[in-house]
Amino acid sequence: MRASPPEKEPSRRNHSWQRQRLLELLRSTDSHPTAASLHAALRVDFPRLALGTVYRNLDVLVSEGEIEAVPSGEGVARYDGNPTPHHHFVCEHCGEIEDLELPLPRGLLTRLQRRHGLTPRRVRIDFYGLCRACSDPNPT
Amino acid sequence: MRASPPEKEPSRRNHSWQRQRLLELLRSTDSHPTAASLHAALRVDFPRLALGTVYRNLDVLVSEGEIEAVPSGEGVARYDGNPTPHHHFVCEHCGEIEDLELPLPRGLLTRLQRRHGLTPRRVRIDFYGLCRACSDPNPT
DNA sequence: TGAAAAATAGGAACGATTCGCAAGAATACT
DNA sequence: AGTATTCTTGCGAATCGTTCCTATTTTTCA
Ligand SMILES: [Mn+2]
Ligand SMILES: [Mn+2]
Ligand SMILES: [Zn+2]
Ligand SMILES: [Zn+2]
Repeated sequence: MRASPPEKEPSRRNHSWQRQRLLELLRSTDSHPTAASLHAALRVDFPRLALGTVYRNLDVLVSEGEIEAVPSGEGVARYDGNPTPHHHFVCEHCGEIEDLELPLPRGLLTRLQRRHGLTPRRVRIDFYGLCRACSDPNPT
Repeated sequence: MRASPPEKEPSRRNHSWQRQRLLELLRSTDSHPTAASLHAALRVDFPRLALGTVYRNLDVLVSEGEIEAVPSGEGVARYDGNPTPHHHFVCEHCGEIEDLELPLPRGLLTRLQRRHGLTPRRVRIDFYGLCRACSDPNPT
C-alpha cells in the first residue's frame, strides 16, 4: 500500500503516516474521541485504515506518553490528546467530557499520606453532572 | 427451581434469595469484587446461579442505590457494597482498590463553580500508585 | 540498494456484558 | 385453595469493544 502523503510533509515524522496523523488529530481537538470516531475521521485520508491499527497506535502513543487513555466507564475507551495532568467534568446527559483547569488541593495528598500512609503517583478527579448546555432551560 | 433457603431466614427479604445473598456478600467485604468473582462465590450456595442473573441483580441493586458500580478502566466492572460517598486508592501493581476516608475539599467545588460555571452532582477521586504491601521493600 | 525491522490491513478470536425467552417462584385476589 | 398477574431465573445466543494473528507492505539504515 502506498503511503500516500495527503498534501504536505509534516515538520518531522515520528513514525508511520497513520500514527502521525492520529496524533495530530488528537492534539487538534479538546474533545475526547473514541477509537471508532478517530478511525472514521482518519478514513478520509486513509481509506484502508484498519480499526486494529488505530488501537495499536493509540496504545503506542499512550505508552510514549503522547496521549492519555480516559476510561469512561461506559464500555468505550476515550482518548485525550492532552497528556498534561488535568481533570474532567462528565455530562451525565450528553456524555461530553470537559477539561477542567483546577489545581489539586495540596491538603488532599498530605491527608492521604498521613491518614492512609499512601503516596499516589497520579490522581484522577472526575466530576459528574449536567454540562451548561444540558442544564440550560432551553425547551427545544 | 426451589428457593432452597440455605439455613435461616434473613431478617427481611427484599427480593429473591439470589439477590438477597448478593447484597449481603457485597456488604460483607471491603474489597470491590467483579461480577465473575461474585458469581463464583455465590455458586457455593446456588450451584445453578447464572452469571446473567448476577449482572441483572447487580444492575437492580445499583439502581436501588444499595451498591455502586466502580468502573475500573481495565475492562471489568467492579462493585462496591458501600454506597456512601468515598474515594479510592488503586494499586497499579496488584490491582487492589482501597477505600479512602477523605473529606472533599470544599474549595474544589466552589472553584469549579466559579471558574467553569459547573455544578457537579457527584465527584469521583481515584488515586493511583503502589499500595503499602506492593511498595514495601520486601525482597521475596 | 538490499536486508532487517517496524507497521499495516484484514479478519478471526476473545471476553465482558446484554438479550430473548420459556419455565419457575412469589404475590395478589377471589 | 385456585388462579391470574407479576417478578425472576437459568440458559444460550447475540453484541460489541478490543486484542491477536499473519501475510504483506513500508520504513529504516548500513
Ligand atoms: Mn482531557
Ligand atoms: Mn469503595
Ligand atoms: Zn451535556
Ligand atoms: Zn498492591
